[in-house]
Amino acid sequence: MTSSQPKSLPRPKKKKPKRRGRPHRSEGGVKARGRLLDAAERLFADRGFYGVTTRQVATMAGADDALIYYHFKNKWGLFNAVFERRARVLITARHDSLNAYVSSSGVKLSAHGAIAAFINPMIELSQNGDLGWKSYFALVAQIDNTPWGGEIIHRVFDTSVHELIEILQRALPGIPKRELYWAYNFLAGSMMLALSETERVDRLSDGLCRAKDLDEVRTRLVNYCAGGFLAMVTEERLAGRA
Amino acid sequence: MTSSQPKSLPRPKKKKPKRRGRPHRSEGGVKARGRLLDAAERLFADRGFYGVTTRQVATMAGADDALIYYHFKNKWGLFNAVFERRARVLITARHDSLNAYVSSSGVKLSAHGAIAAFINPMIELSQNGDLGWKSYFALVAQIDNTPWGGEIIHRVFDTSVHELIEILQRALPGIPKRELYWAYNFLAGSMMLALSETERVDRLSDGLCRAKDLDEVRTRLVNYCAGGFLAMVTEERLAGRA
DNA sequence: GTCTATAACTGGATAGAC
DNA sequence: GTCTATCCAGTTATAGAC
Repeated sequence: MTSSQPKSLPRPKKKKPKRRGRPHRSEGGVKARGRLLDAAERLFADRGFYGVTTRQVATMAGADDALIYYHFKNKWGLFNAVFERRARVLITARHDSLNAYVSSSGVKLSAHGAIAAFINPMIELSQNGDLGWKSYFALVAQIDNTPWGGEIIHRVFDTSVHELIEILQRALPGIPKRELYWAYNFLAGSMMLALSETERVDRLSDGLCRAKDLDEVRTRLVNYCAGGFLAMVTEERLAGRA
Repeated sequence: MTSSQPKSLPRPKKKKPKRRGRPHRSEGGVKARGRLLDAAERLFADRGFYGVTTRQVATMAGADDALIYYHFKNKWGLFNAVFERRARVLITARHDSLNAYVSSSGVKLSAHGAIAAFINPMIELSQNGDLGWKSYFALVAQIDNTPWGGEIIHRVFDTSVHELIEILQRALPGIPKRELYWAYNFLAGSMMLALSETERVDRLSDGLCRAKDLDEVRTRLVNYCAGGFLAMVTEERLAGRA
């Protein structure tokens, strides 16, 4: 719009030679593309999409800025790539865990068992997977509480959630599906806050609880959520009696 | 660092006269400061701190950019002012609600009642307060799931949460305090996701549930959370028996 | 208290050499 | 696939007129 300036000025001066060092071909066998994803994952988890610049990502990755645009087209492309990279692994792990639970328990399914089978793979990945998983969960938690995040969460995770809902419906046959969706939504809020390992609970409890102790979290979270689901069954039975 | 360029170029050209119109003295009786807070609240809720520019805030407020720096010192000052403005009201409403519950129910306190007294004021404000409350809750939900948000949430809300914990401890005398902190943390995750009115559950349930229907949310959320707390009591009793 | 103007710098993105 | 050099719109923030 305000393009009233001369297009081609005759280059004012010589620039300084910038950084001189070995070209970061591949570092520890990992290529620039992977390093960029790792760096972006960490930074996006810390400060969100808008709080991170492509230059910060490139710097942390020890790669050149321009490589982001070569590999991922633009900043959103990078973000989506980060988001989807681990989703496959997580969804597969969940699917296997739910299947194993169903076939092991035969006909007598419980809400507690189904919820444990759904949540445990995430805890497991956070505890025993590479460190990137912690950033990843923090990122998902952050995006999940965003008005614009619904789109990408829906696209990536909802089919996986429906597997849980199916099993819960068999475990709690009296309860309408919409009650299960509501309860799942509450579960999702608790689960993502717990997995993000925000140290809210540490400060609140003055150190009595430590958010990073996932062994403490696992049993409590599953118990709490199962109790929540069962409370909705009770409520449904009471309402149905009227 | 790269300040090797000439310091004072001789101003290239005349600038265009920008916007010409009535000076937005006060609009509907509200002064610029308040309009800036309202606009910032909405925009920060939509896109987070880094996703919003001071210019966007000023434009939406119909005020001048420079007023932000006059009234709030800088962008973070604006953010904190937004965050703290409604906190007083909310904390007072909660305090009154909890007190009313305790004095009305005499000695027989219940987890269900305490949780309802804690959550209801927020639902009430979201339904019957001015529209800014919806933005505000969406903003708090977003900040709560952020690594850097713990600081401000702690400063603003934790004393209020301790009031709830006190009552819960009287309602559930058998349960150690740290279990209450864990359970509250799960409650907080569900509550903030519900109040942010993200339409996650709408898509997941294909329209069966509507996040914006807070009448549906209120009873279910309270039931669910109360069920979760009671499940932790049960678990505690079982563990104590070993 | 509000507006104009501008300083000083950073943002995402691209062209083209190697 | 990777790096250099650059574009330029847009960023926070300030000085000073009104």
